Amino acid sequence: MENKLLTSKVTIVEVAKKAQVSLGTVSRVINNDVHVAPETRERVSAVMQEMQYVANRQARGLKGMKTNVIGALVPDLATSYIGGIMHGIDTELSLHKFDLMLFTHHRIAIKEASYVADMVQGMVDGLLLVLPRNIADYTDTLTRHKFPFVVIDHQGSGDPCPAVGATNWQGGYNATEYLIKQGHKRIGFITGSMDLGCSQDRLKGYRSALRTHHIPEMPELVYEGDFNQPDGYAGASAFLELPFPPTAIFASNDVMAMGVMDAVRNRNLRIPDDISVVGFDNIPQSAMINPSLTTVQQPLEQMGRVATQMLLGILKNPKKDVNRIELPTELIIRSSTSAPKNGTG
Amino acid sequence: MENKLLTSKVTIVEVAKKAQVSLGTVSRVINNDVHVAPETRERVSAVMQEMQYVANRQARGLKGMKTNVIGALVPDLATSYIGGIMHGIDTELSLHKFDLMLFTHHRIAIKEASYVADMVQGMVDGLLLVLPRNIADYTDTLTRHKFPFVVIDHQGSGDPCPAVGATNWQGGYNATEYLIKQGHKRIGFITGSMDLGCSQDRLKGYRSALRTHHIPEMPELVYEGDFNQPDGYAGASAFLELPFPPTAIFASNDVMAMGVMDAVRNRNLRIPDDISVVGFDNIPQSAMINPSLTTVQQPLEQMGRVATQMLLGILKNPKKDVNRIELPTELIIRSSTSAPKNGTG
DNA sequence: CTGTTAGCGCATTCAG
DNA sequence: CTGAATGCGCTAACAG
Repeated sequence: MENKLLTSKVTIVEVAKKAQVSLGTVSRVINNDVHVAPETRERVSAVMQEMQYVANRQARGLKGMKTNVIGALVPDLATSYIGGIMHGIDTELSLHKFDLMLFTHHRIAIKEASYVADMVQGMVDGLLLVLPRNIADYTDTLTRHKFPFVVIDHQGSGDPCPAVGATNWQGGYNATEYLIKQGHKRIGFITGSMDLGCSQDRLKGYRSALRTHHIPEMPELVYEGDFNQPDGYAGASAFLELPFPPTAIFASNDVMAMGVMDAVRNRNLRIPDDISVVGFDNIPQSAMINPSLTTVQQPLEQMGRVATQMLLGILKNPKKDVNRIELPTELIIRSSTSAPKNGTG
Repeated sequence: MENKLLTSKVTIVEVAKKAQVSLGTVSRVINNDVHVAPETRERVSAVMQEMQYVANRQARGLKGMKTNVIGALVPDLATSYIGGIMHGIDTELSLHKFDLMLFTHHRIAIKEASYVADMVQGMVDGLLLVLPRNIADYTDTLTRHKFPFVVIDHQGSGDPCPAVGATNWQGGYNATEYLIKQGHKRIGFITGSMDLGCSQDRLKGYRSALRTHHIPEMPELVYEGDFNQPDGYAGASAFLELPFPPTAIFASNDVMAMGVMDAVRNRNLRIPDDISVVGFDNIPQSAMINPSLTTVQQPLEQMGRVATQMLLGILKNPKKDVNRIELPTELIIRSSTSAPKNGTG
């Protein structure tokens, strides 16, 4: 009653009537059933076209069919980091005529463990978990309910599950090693949120590189950040207060690296002459700022695409259990890094 | 058959059975119908809780009810511009327990005029059109189908329809006037995509300010861009080739302003001493770059929120036809602008 | 106040 | 190859 405003619906029945067939037949041509005379199929198709018939997805979903919608659970939408991943997801989805339903963490992380699966009841065929924080909450329920899902960018510390991530460890290692090879010996590191696997891995990569090159790790040269610009600023400021400040600072993401740059400049130090700065992510802005930022590129869009492909694959063939895929990161060398020019290094 | 993997469904019937009532009663407590004995309601609620019952939205939707999902049609997801708007939408939506379905232009802009309405058939209660290009295509059909929608950031040149935008004209005017008052007389302007209402309005604002202050408009000082960084670079380069180059450049968005800055620097000119630069949007990076960018802030998140509120309002009360709302832009003065220091101005 | 019933639009047997 | 009948889970109208 209240929805006189819904689009005037042309149902399978009306098509059937107009095409002089039963609704069963119409259903068959819709679903490309073989058992339809070519001539009949032709006629029905024509009528569907003419009447602008569109299948009602609710009804179809009710029958336990696929909805052709997949859900994505993301932390937020404000960062270009998520944007990159989403773009990949969207691209791949549209290739396969799937639609996207978006959920943000803040709404559901409340406490209900099984809420995800429930909420998603019949609404979506599968779920893409982007950068989940308390991953076990979801994966347990999801696995138990046998609900198809793929995790993006989270190194599961729990049970193995379908996931795609990036080689964060390698990225951290490579960037650090690059700095070392440039001649840096005191390298400050600003972490991301340590509850995220990727943050931990980047830190581990940093440490490994140090170890490999026989550089002792200084606790005062590791600052715990939270991926936000102020953390970068604060971390760099702390480093620069040190009796022996680092000659290079490696921030766990580009946004924090921007904060680092600010802090460095505010002390009238030059980049890279006095301090080299490295970021992580390769967000578009890192190429645009001055000096342009040396950083570790994450294949964000590709991660989105690959994860989507995996999920679609699982949907098609639930038995074949795929596992974790790691996409390579790549060190992008720009102009925020150089050999240390002052003797302190 | 293929979906043994769907979450094990506990239906209204099972709850009814366990609670020793009819399914009708269960439906009533779900929908907060008054005609239920408190004691009964209690018991049924308990059982629902215990069984982790969750309403099947498909079935509910089938009955022509609200789905509690609204759709957003966006051009893409990669820009922080869209991110800002989406954030507002999402925030407001979650306040009202609505979910979000996301569609991107590229998938549907193809050609089918009524595809939007059709696709959306029963899937969503309403539609948010973010920055639509060929707006008439949608609004016509949508209006004809009486499908609730709100347009975000598009000054309709066609029929009036519910919309929220920003005061682009005013923003263009204010920024230009600010430059004029700083002493600039030759001000280059780089437009956005001219098929977008906001781009046209910004240009008009620029022109009006010029006219108000009796500065003749030079055709060679208006460069048509497309909101991408290379356009800013190209536009600025063109300006700087001029016999009498401008002393200030106003780009229709921040991203192009970054391009402008690059071009200026590449000619060894200083910002703002030689050339002042102004952008539009106030994306996060504009505060982070060096020099920080003077720009016109758009209330992106608020636009998302207000539009969502409007849509939800329309959903509740279809008759009251709301109209266009314009949210104010604001000039943010930073360090990329100053009075012209060279005599050429 | 509560139980019963009729569809919503569609896929899917089962008969022809 | 096609038509008729059944039910997915739920709401709403109708009887008690």
